[in-house]
Amino acid sequence: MSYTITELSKMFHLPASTIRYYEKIGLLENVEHVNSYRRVYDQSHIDRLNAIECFKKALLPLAEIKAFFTYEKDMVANYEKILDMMKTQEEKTLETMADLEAGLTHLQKKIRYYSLVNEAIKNDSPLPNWNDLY
Amino acid sequence: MSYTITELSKMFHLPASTIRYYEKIGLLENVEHVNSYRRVYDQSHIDRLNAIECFKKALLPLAEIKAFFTYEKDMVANYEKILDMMKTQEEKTLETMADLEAGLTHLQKKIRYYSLVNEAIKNDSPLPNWNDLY
DNA sequence: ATACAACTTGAAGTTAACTTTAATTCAAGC
DNA sequence: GCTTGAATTAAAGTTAACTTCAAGTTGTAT
Repeated sequence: MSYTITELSKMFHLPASTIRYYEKIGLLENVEHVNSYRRVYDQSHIDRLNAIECFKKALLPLAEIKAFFTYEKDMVANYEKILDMMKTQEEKTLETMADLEAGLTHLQKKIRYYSLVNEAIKNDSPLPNWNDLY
Repeated sequence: MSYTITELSKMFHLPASTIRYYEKIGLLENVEHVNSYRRVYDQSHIDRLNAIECFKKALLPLAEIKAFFTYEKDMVANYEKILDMMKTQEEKTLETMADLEAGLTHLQKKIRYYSLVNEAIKNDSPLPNWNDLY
């Protein structure tokens, strides 16, 4: 089965320009151009894009993702590098998650405070004091 | 108590240039320059920087953080906008956390797989098959 | 045969959040 | 008075990941 760039674009909610860009920087490889013109994709590109999306969610920079695909071509020679990369990234992701959680807590405190401000104003009662709450 | 830019820089692990930059874009306000030269900071700036760090952890763009501080100056007039902003951001943060978790799972699968590859190579046994695992 | 929509290209532009640079300014120690 | 060193400025540069643009190509419908 083969696909056009528009089909991939819809499948992955990525603008066509981004898909071309990924090819340009070497993230997508072996893209045939039918009649040496329009791009044609196959299952391998879908798999690749799925992998890219996963790594992007884990916040890997595109350059790292590209490196991974390169290493993966010779797994036996590079499994240590890959393992290293993944473990480093795992730690970074965990750190980011911890930061996000701290940030979320801060946001939720603000939300609670300003909800009370809201109520106070509607009831014409005195404004709450941040320091009384936290 | 008053502080130099170098002291703040150390306190917050931020380069002095970043602290100057925050002032330039209006995130830090009312910074006195002693003898109209060197910057002098006080507790209010430390509080402000702490707040900035919290919001940054929640991934608020600096422009939003600045807007928050502006709104906060007239809480009674702006509590609705603030509440709105915080709730929107809370959702975004939760989404990002979900993405991160998905990404983390993907990473951990890769780590598991390449650990098995590692073992297989060390034991001269056949390489594991990704599809057998997942 | 022509118009049209979808696709192509390389190059330049965009955005956020900084960072770097080069030239200048004080204040303090010798 | 002179040197040194930490701070200052405005402006330009950086990075990642795209996006936009202008000009050109192709297959299909009229």
